[in-house]
This record gives sequence, C-alpha cells and structure tokens, in this order.
Amino acid sequence: MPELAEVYFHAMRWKPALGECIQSLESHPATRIYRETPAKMLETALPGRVLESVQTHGKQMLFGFSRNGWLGLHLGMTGELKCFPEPYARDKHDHFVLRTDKHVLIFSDYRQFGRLLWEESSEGEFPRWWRDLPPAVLEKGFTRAAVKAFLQRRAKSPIKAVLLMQEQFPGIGNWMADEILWRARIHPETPAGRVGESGHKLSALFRETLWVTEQALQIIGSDYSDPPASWLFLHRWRDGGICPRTGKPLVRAEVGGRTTCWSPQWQKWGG
DNA sequence: GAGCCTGTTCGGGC
DNA sequence: GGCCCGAACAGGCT
Repeated sequence: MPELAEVYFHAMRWKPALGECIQSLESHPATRIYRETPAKMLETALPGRVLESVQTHGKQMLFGFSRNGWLGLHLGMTGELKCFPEPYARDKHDHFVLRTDKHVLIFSDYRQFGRLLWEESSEGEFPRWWRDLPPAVLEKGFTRAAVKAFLQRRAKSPIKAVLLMQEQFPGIGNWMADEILWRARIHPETPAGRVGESGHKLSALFRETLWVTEQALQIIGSDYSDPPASWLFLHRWRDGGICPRTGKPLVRAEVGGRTTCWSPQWQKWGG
C-alpha cells in the first residue's frame, strides 16, 4: 500500500487515541520490524506515556508521546495501522499492539519490511533522524533547482529510478512515479540528465510531482478512495490496460528494477 | 507451484 | 569514493 498518501491515511488512523495514556504493549518480539528497536525497549518505554501528536513526512511516520518520547514508524511494503475500540482480538500479523483504556492501536505487517524506531529527545526538539529528513515535496525547500541538481548528479540513471530515491523525492513510490512521468509525458527510461537539461521537461516533472502529491493526499489521504479514471493509477496494475489519454494499450516492463507502466505514444524521450 | 509485489538495504563490481 | 545493479528480506495472492 504505502506511498505518501497511503502512509498519511494510516497515520491518521491512530488519531482517535490522541490524549490517551498507553497501558500496555504486546509484541511479536522476534519479527523483523524490531530489528532496529528491540520490543523489550518499547515495552519499557511506552506504558505510562500519553500519545500527543501524529504526523508524517513522505513515507515516514512520527508519533509524539509525553516526556519527549518519539515513535518512528515505516510501513515497508505491506504494513498497516489500525485502531479499534476494545475488545479486540489480536490478528496473526499484529506484531505491535498498544492498548489505552479506550483504544487498541495496531501495527500489522505480514512481510515485515516495516520498522519501528524509538528515540527520546531534548525538551522541545524533534528526534535527530526526523530533523535530518530532506524537504518534503510540498515544503518550500523542495525546489526546481534542487531537483535539477539531483537529476544531473544521477544523469545516467533512468528517470524512473531517480524519482524513487527518497533522499530527494520523499514519499514517491512506484505508482506515483509512473503517474508523474505519464502526466509530464516523459518516457521512464529517459536518462535523468536529459530531463534535467531540458527546461520544459524539468518544469513538467517538477509541476506534476507537486500536483500528483497534492491530489493523492486529498483523495487517497482523506478516505482511501481511488483517484478518478482519468488517472493512470487505475489502469497500470494489470497487463492489457488502456491509456486514458491516447486510448492505446499501455506497456509494462521493468525499468530501474521496478515494474513500470507507461503509454508509448504519449511519453517520449525527445524534447 | 511459480511468479509477482505500492520498499529499503547491503554487498560486489566497476 | 561514487554510482549502479542485483539479491535479500517474508508471506499472501493470482
């Protein structure tokens, strides 16, 4: 599921428990989600703390607790967050289950590519790793000039692979990258340097990155509904899809190590 | 049963 | 060192 809008949606699911005190943590301590932060540490740290804030940055989630405690969470490929009123019977892949007196907060992840991070900061500070994140797509620091410089540093890589690099495009994942390139009319195999040096391709890429991010957050981020059929999104998953712009078949192939979908008549190298 | 997968990290080769 | 690629992680689904 999780690219930036899906991540946002899942994070907001824990909001009903804001202001509530954690009573207990149940874990499956041997699962890989604890590879950076052992379950024991969380079992000691979390009970007795109040959940005070919920936010996301790209694919990263941050939950703030009383006494400057911060729980970072990444959903990996198959992670999801759930929140239920009691009573709740734990499911097989619920590796992390927090209980307050009213709610059960769950991090479930059957493939276990997700992870947890616990950090206590100085008063009034965000944790170090959070402060070090690159500017989010919709923040001021995400500029056309920064994108151009980044594309030129990765000049030989296909633009599709470069869009997936979280250090410049936090939160962009496989389907968003395809959607952005399709709207910008850029072929996914175009070398990034070539996009960077073409003023109008760079502008289109920058513009569509902002647009797809904004729209995805509004549509998927609010209630997990699908974008309209005018998006590539609905057509890219299976072989045999038709491009909403040209009415011709879409192509699916591996680019930059990931399954990529594009519309050959619509997305060109040139320009 | 085989192959696929909305993500990231690590190690090896150049 | 920088960059690039492939493999690995794990389990459900087609």
